[in-house]
Amino acid sequence: MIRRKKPPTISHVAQQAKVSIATVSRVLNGTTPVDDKTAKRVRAAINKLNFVPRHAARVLAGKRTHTIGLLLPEISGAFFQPMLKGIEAGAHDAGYDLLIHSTQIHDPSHRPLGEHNTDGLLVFTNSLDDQELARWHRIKFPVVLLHQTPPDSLNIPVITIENKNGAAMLINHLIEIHGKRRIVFLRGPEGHEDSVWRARGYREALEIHKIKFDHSLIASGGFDDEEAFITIQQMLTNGIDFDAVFAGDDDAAIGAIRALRMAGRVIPGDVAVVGFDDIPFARYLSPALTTVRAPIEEVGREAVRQLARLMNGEQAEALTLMRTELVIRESCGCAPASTISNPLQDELISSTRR
Amino acid sequence: MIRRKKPPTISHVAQQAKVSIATVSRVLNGTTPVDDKTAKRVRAAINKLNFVPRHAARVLAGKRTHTIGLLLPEISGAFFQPMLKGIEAGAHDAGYDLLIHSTQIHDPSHRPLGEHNTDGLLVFTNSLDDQELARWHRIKFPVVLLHQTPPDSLNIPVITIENKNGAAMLINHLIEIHGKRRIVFLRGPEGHEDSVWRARGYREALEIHKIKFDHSLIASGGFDDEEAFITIQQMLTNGIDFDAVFAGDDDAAIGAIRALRMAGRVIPGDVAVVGFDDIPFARYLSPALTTVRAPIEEVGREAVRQLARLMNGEQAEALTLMRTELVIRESCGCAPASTISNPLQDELISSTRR
DNA sequence: TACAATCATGAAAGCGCTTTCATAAAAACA
DNA sequence: TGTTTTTATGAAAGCGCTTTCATGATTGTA
Repeated sequence: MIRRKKPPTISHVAQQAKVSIATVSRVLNGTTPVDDKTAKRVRAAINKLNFVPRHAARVLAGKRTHTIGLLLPEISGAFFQPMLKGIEAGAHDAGYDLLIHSTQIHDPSHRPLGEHNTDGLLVFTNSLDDQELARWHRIKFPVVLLHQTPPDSLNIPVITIENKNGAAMLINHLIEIHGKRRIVFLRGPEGHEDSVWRARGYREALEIHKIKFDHSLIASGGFDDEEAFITIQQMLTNGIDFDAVFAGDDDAAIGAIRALRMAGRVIPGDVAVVGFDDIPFARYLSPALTTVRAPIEEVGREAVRQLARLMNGEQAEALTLMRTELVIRESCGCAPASTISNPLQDELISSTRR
Repeated sequence: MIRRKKPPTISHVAQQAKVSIATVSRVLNGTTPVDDKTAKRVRAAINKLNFVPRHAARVLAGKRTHTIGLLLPEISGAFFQPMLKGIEAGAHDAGYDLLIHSTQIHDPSHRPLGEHNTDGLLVFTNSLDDQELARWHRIKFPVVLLHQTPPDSLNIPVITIENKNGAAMLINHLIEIHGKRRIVFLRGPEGHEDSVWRARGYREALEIHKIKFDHSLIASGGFDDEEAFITIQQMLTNGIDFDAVFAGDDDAAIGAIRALRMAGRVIPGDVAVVGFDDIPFARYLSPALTTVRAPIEEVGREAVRQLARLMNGEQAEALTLMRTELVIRESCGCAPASTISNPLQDELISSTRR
């Protein structure tokens, strides 16, 4: 064990300033007016002793932890950087600390985050079982979901993006502008809701254009570079015929492109490839990736904003759908450049069931 | 404020199990043997009441928070994803929670992280003033630095990578294999130590080959795509003559390439461009980026490992230098593929002054 | 000048745990 | 069977704060 000098406590400060601990607490929190002179004395004492209130004691005495928790399945893929950035910034703005837990090893008995150490929780898709979610809902513990609708139609706020619409825009473009008919769709990880909605967008776009849905064109890309690579290689080996790939997300698009190249296919000449998310690198791929821009960072910020409302006892939006926009670049077969946004949508569409 | 049913406390459990709270605490922590039958009763009560100990109370009563803090300047750039992943995983393995704070707004009076709410701290370069660091050192609070040597030669453990060597390998390659003589170096952000060491590697490599150092070839890239883009554009406008660019890091390399392309230069034909870090996308750029692989995720893991030793009262390595390796791809002018590691180094070089 | 109203401050009661110390019950020994 | 050792458990004292309640000092009003 470490032996270090005991840090000063509030009573040391009180002694030094010749006041009671109650008064120190008051100048610390500004809860009750304190005479200017005494306040000055107290502040001097705090500085002199280099006093920092112990977090645990405050939390225990008061009611709030001033901390929000973030539950993630894992930190990987280019997707998480902007999301984390947005959440961190949002937490900072709202005056909360951020406790992060990635639940790679899901041990239900050891609950790392919850009402005992946070004031509220941000839960990313796939990181938790519905039962725990239901429990929190029951005890009215503030929770906001990211990219995941609540189970059993519990009334838990959700922030997500226009996945279906985005995917449909992409597929429409592929069909209408480039005359593609056999478009592969690479699913995301099991249970990942973004993937489900993107699949729906895909199917709807096909239906509109009277293209028959073909099961053999659907496979798993895992929203992951490596997995997509392997999957596309297999499809190629199996002689499946296709003229375009909607990779599920940008990471998977990268893997798909790699596999296609390795097999000698030209992109977009032989096969068009499109992604989803518009990660920062999408534009630097060659050919530059046609994709859908998801306002990932803004999702994070907005999620914290909604959570803050919940934590203040206010109502939060049941559903916040962030707008996505088509980003046409080269990998679909278009000539370089230009960003086309979707004119049918508003900046933020809330409380509307998809 | 939110009104929710009060969560069960240890005394509710005690009542339910017909034991004292001391006994409940004992089965909770396994500190003292408890009779099997009673233990079973207690566990049943815990389950029935859905009891989770309140973190704040444990911390206040015991001495440890079971939390480590991470101090970052900001979460941006492709660099942070693997680093965070490594740190999160390391913390998880060591049984600690992770509290993240990015100090974009540096308010010295409000100390978000410290001895009052964590057992130890990971501090990334550029995120803190030396004074605070010195204070922690004085009170023997466990701190490990990432990519930054301690000020005033305080004895604080450091984890970083072989920056100088990596940069030198890169420049040597450019000179020896590709005959480059006028190599631009793009510095990182002010005060970023990685940048300082890379600059030294750059200069040493020049010296070895008797190439005179030219001030006009040094400029700021900020380890940032956009900043590098602007800088290179300016150098081009100013008519500065160069045949290669060492961009400081991979993000900056991307910006540099973009600026060069826009000016009609061919890469690597007219100008070779190399980066540093080997972020996941480096290989997918075109031309594929020649760079130095930094084991970023492993740095994060190792940092937590060292911090854990400190927190357990053990000694930690004063300096852990993680090995870097040259990754030759196309942007330097080489033909595709092949990874050349540096045979002069061991897996991990520790406690050796650079 | 007398009394009420206002204000600044202190005393003390928790918040929910861990841990020490004491004690009753059980086991071991003679 | 009586005495000592061991084991399981409870009572109670904090840990360092916030907050309520009471009180003495100050100001205002007539």
